[in-house]
Amino acid sequence: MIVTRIPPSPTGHLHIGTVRTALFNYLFARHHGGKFVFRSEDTDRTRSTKEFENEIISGLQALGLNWDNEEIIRQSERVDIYRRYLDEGIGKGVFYISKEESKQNPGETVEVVRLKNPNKTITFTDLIRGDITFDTTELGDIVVARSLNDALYHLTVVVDDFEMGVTHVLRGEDHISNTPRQILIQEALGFGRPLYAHLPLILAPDRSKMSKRHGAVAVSEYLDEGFLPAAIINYLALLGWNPGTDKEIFTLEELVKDFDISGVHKAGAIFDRQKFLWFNKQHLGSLSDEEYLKKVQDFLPEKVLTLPDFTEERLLKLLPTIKERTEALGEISTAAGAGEYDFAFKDPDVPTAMIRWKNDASLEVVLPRLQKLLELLEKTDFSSPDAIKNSLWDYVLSEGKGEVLWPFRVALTGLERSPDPFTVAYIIGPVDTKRRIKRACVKIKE
RNA sequence: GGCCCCAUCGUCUAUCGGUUAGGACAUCAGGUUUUCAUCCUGGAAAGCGGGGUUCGACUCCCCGUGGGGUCACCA
Repeated sequence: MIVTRIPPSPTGHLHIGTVRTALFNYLFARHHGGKFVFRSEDTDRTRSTKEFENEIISGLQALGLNWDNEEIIRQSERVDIYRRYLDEGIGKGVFYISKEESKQNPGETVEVVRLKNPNKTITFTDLIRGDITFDTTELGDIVVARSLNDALYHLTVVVDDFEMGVTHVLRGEDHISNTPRQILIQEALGFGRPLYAHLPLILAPDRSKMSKRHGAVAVSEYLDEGFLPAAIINYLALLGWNPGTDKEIFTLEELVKDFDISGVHKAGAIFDRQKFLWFNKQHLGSLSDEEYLKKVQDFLPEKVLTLPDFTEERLLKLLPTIKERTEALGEISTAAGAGEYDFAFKDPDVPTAMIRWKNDASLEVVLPRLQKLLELLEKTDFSSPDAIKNSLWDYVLSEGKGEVLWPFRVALTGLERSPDPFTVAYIIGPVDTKRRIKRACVKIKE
């Protein structure tokens, strides 16, 4: 049975790279019907916090990457276990206690535990890169514990993976050089060796490892910006993995079904926000109206909600318009905040000069056209933008599209750029449509 | 610097010895119902260099070059 794991260290926010590693471990385990385990690597008491651990746990769960262990495994709660292996190793002579000056607290003498390095060549097979060989001589006698009750990373990882029956270690490429050290410890303790697969790194635009200085790396930041969990999962999966087909939009379930480690790349991949946004828009597009409405409501600023003609019915009608203009939900806050959607909920303040179509010689020629529209609108079916268009279209064509449509649209929105007048008329309904046109007419006469 | 990993359009990638080197994002041009957005159509855009191996290399090997990772009593 295949067992994979995600062992984050709760010393920072949930990093996008952690999610990618978790995702691949999850996909690999699920695809093969195996187990996926979560483990909190909080041996560094000074840097680890409960808050970060909670954020990482809830973040991973929010993305749908659920693990099989019911209780959270914490290394801080396993000191007795590490102690046992430390004693055992010392007993066998593969570890030894070394009295030396503390590097943590200079001046103080401590008894650290070191591994007796056999100084050999180690070759391990990486599922993605093939055989990798290291000469461990240069590693020296690795410190495996600060003291018998204070085991360090390499020891805890090896012991935990062994105890948890981890069969496959999929982790970032930055761990390649840690592998020979961990193998040395495994061999010293007589453990078997799991299979390794080192994933390509997620890179910043300058091709270096993605980090805070390159912008957002915390998943929470992307969630706050209005990226959907499904889009995050989808984009991250395709950064460094390819299904072998042209298919790009995947749900987590589909990824589980199609995932194959042989499709994982060797080279690092640059995180491209543009493409990420595109993925997000695709997933946004597959949301139902009800789901999308809920999301929109989360991002709409208060000042829009309190506009005089605001109703949920109108918001519902405005949804398709918002949808086609939004890649990340946060843009809704920005756009709505800038008044781009005010036309749906309040009469606009129309700048008189804007009403004139660029091809028209004067403002006055617009007046009869708007009056004609008013007349046609009396017997117009407002049940859809298309219905409105159909009832006006003959007239529009006879008079000239821009000649009618531009003033029509400006009368309804007061905006240089906006959705088309049929859509706007549909959203605001017959009463407001006619009122706004009349108001424009009044302005022209002034 | 030592050690290790990597190398196809600007970016993500397909190709697993024989292709007009394909797709997607971005970009450019044109089109659709006026503006914006959407959508549609089309275009431009790539095998790091040098040696081999082979009838034939983007593909296999070697050497360069370039990029990256890592060198803790952090994980």
